[in-house]
Amino acid sequence: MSDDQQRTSTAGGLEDQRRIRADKVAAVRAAGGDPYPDRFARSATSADLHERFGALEPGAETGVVESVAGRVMLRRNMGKLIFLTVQDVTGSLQLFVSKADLGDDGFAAVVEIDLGDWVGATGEVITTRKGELSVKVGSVQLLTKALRPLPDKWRGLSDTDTRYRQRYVDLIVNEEARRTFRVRHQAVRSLRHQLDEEGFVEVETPVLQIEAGGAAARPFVTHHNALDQAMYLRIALELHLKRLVVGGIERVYEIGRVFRNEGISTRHNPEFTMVEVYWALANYDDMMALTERMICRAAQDAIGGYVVAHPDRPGATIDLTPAWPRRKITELITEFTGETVSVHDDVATLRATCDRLEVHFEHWWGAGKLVYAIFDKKVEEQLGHERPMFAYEYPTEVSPLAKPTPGDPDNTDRFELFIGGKELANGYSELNDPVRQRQMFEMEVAAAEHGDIEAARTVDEDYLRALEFGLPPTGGLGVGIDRVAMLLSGQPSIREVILFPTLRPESAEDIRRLAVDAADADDAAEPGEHSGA
RNA sequence: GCGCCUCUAGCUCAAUGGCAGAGCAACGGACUCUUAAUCCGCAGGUUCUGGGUUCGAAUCCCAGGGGGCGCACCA
Repeated sequence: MSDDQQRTSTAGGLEDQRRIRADKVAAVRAAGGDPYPDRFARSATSADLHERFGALEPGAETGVVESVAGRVMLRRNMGKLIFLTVQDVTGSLQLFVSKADLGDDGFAAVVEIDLGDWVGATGEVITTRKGELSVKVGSVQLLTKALRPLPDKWRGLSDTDTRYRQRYVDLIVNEEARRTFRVRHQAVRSLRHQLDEEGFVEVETPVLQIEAGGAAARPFVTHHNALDQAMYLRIALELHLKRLVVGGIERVYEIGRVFRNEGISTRHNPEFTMVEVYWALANYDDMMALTERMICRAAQDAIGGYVVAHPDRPGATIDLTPAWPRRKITELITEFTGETVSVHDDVATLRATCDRLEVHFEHWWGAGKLVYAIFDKKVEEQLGHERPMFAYEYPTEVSPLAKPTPGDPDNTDRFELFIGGKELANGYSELNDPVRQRQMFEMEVAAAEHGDIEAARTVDEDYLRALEFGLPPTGGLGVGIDRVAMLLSGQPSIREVILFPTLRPESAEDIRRLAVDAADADDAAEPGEHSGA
């Protein structure tokens, strides 16, 4: 490519910095060393040492020798003395490097260390005259050479595109990013512990499915070559987990990735993580209580309290202290819109209400979809800003897998949980009447034929067969893990709690553009034997 | 899909139609107690891409691309 010839010199630029670092790799090899050694016997982490020796007086000498390792984040050269700040997974620690201790050769090797390199060091644990806990280095070893420079040591990396595409760099330099994913991990672990303690069994069900059911969403489509079969990535966990309750696993859950072929926003990623829980002999009332237990414990375990920052309202907080209020959706519609509605109203009346409220509707919608549309567009975003809110009694028409409310077949025993205007959970008493379930599936197929692109296009015959063997009374629940992580970490965007969010692809050519290849390293090791490109 | 905003050195940001700059990082040097070390010096640019307007464009206009936010979509 002629690009190389046209490109002007970049001394001090990225290309130059990487060439200089590649030269150092070659120099280490030329001296018989290994810039990428096999392992390092670390005896203590940064946190270990801060915990054991955090209270020492300035100028203390402990006589304790430890081996530490980490990435070099800061360097302060003082002539014959060098301070390195190294970061490991537990925190940061200072290395005190003296030419008098290391000798000329050892000290010269430390001079070659760059920001971003991984190093291992062994020496006495001391504090400096200013009182900083340090390892007074007796020997130091390069563990991995970094060829690319780190972002600004003080300002870090703030460009969101780069932060998401190069999450590894974000995690190196941004403590906030590390904290967010620690909170997420603790929340997930907590949910799992709570369910395990209550006797729930964790399972894994298929991601690749012949028909994607259990929610209203457009699936991703793929193809299995050997079976010559179109397959779909799952949009929910529900139908397989209820099959397992039929099989006698009375308390079952799965934490899993689901995929929906929809738009991307601060609250939506095409692949996201749900936990779904099914509990035989329980109903939606029990599931609301379980939801509360799970999220409250996650808050305690992840952030140590019930008060969280409101993600979208600076300065405001949300109090998760139980018990959370429970309200019927029709009551909430009246409270927030002033309109009185019911699924028992005729369609014309409800359409007129939608018109007054400027809620869009389609001609094939029945009373249930119209009521739900009003709730969805006008009420949901206003719920849960001070305390979480359970909304319940959802129309049957929008709840094809939920059990009808006793004495009111047009409504179901279903609830959703709202916190900060966002839906975090959805649950119900499960529909276990196979005849009625078949009717609901057939209505969905009809809706699909009317043009509802998210309705199931086929009847899931195997699921109906399972129901015919008898699904006991069962309560079900789905919780959006990403949104729980957003809530507990205080992050306003789902991309901040997903390590590698979905983005448009980056050109591989751009990434590779300045890659250091073997020829560069050879040139550096044996200058003069190659003519250069 | 639509609207608004945004893209300048490896990173963080200036330059509002008139010489493309700073800090950090890099490079050369001084320094045995620093804490974003300090000090001296030096270098680094496809101003996202392609057109256009203009004596002159990072800046204005058009088209395209990346990103952000909002809307739409999202039981």
